[in-house]
Amino acid sequence: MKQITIKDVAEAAGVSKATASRVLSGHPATSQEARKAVEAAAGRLGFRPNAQARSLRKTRTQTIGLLLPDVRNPFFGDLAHAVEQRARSFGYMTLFGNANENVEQQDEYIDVMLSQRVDGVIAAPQGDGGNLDQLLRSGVPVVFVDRVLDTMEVPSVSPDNSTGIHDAVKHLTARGHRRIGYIAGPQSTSTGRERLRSYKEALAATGADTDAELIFLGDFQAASGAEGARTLLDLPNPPTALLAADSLMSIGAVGVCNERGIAIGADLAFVAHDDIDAFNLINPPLTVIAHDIDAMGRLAVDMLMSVIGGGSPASNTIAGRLIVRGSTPEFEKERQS
Amino acid sequence: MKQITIKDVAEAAGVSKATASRVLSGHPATSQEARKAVEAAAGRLGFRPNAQARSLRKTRTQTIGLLLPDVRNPFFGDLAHAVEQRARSFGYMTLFGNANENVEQQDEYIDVMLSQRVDGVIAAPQGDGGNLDQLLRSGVPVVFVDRVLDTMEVPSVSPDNSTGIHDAVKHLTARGHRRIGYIAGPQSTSTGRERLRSYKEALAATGADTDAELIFLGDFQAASGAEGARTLLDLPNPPTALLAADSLMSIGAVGVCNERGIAIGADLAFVAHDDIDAFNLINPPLTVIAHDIDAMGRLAVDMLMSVIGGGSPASNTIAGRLIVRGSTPEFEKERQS
DNA sequence: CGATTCCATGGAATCGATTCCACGAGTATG
DNA sequence: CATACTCGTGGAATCGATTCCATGGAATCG
Repeated sequence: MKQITIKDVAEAAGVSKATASRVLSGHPATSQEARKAVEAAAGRLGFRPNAQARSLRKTRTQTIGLLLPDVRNPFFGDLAHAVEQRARSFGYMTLFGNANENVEQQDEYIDVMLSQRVDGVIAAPQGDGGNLDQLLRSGVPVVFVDRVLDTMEVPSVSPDNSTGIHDAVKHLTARGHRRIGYIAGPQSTSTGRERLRSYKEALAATGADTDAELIFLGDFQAASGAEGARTLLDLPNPPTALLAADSLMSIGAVGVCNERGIAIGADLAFVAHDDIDAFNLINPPLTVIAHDIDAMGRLAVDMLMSVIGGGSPASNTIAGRLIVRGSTPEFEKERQS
Repeated sequence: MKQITIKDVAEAAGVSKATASRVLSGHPATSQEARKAVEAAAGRLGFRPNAQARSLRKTRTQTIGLLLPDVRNPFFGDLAHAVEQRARSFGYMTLFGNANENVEQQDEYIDVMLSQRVDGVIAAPQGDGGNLDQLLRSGVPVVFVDRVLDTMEVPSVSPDNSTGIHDAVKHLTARGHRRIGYIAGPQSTSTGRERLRSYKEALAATGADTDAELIFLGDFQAASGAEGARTLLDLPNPPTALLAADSLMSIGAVGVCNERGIAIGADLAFVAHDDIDAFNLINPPLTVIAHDIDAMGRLAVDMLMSVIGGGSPASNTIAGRLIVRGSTPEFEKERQS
């Protein structure tokens, strides 16, 4: 199957390659007839410009890279969707890289993206060093999303990891909870670290119990949420409320409660992160700390466009807010005695 | 920021561009010294070959396109992950295109993928005609996944849309259900059509009620699942069991039951499609019709590699099996009276 | 020992689109 | 009426890597 090139179009239209190119890329200096002839020929032949050749000559590829830890995580799925739609509206393609929560795969994708000469990268980075350094030193515009690296000065859009958690802890203590278990995210990510810090601060501020055993360190995956729930519920003096640092771990933790016949909203209060569709499944509905994921994605793209255009946008945080639902009722003191 | 090219590497190593290229692409006819010098220079300079230039000269891009209706659908999220990981193992990048359940966006992405000269495309197509025709006529290897188009002769890997549904209906009737509501997928997709047909066949085979009003046509999105549940439950003679054609519509439908205080597994039997993680949230656990999504993704990639290699693999179906859990208990006849 | 093969190598062509430059025709200006 | 200017156009250079082809030196064979 021979690909048709601009040369074929030019010949069919009876003009030169240069003129054909000018018509097809909307250059103003073209005559009415040339335009008509070339457009007709291109349509008739089904001409489709070779993006490789074009990108080689121009230095732009109209492509951005999006580097995420895992698309199967609903949070990142939604984020990917938001980024992709926004990028599309700017005429950019999105090249997804799924690091699979794995630094080596992340390095590999950074490599590919640099080779593909993407015009910019939006990344939720994990670890530091490796090819991440090279990416930043390469001069390719980069915006971090959801997670940041303290060691690197890069514009970012990240969730507010403080307000929501403070509000959640305040809410729980106001309802009589003193033992609030926390299923934390990995401490190798800024989001994991900040949320854990906020939880500790909030405990201190409200006077709730601060035993170290109330904290379980997970990895943002469902299995670790399940393990966390088991560990915390098996404590000699178990928590009466659980707070989980992301949606997948919440899914795992709720699954364990279901297995054990622990009724969320009655036997145990539960606060999750992220207000994802799937939480519709649970009854009573979950109290969550929600961030506007769509806004995060859009903002990340807008900032990247600004960087590509030579700007240096300031970093942003996306507000987190507590949405109180049925999973965090009043705690009945008498259960303890 | 000047990009370093193979010319720079060649000069630094004291050899010609041709030799440098040979060393870097592992051509056998290279001397020990040349190899050492070039590799050292490439490493020192941090050389990263320009993928555009390479693809232009070779005719291969080592990239496949993956065209899906919506990554936010857990089914397609899992599928995307499976495809991407498998493609990676063959040394291929995956270019995602999110059609957003929208034929125009699908057309746009087909356009981009053809321009990018992807080596092959894996697609879950919607509608027919449009650029889909052009894609197939272009000679680019294509494999359909999850959905097929009858009008087009293309290797595909699709779920078995019959066995699981027959088993589910048999299971429900055996437990005393005669009125089984069905929330169908869009009839513009083969999966939607086949599952509806299987449902009708199964009703006929088991002697369950076959009122047309027991069928609600949804669109594979959560909102339509909710609407379907409302419509069916509001019937004068409502179903005692619900069957939904995908996971998102199940999420929507279950949400409505929760709102209305209808206890799934007690007041209403429920069978969902796809055994996704998020279903852990619900208690009692859902009876589902499950397909091995990972296997589907892997197989699609393997078949595409075969087509790229000049083969013409036969189409495959992935078995669907009923996994019985707590959401489909015995139906208590006396409730009806 | 002369003829042939083999191998590493560099120069040049190549992939397909864009763009610089030069040119001629037509129009406006002094 | 001559000069300057604009405008559409085609030829040729260009982007960066790969690959064909020719070359010279070393190795092999009769």
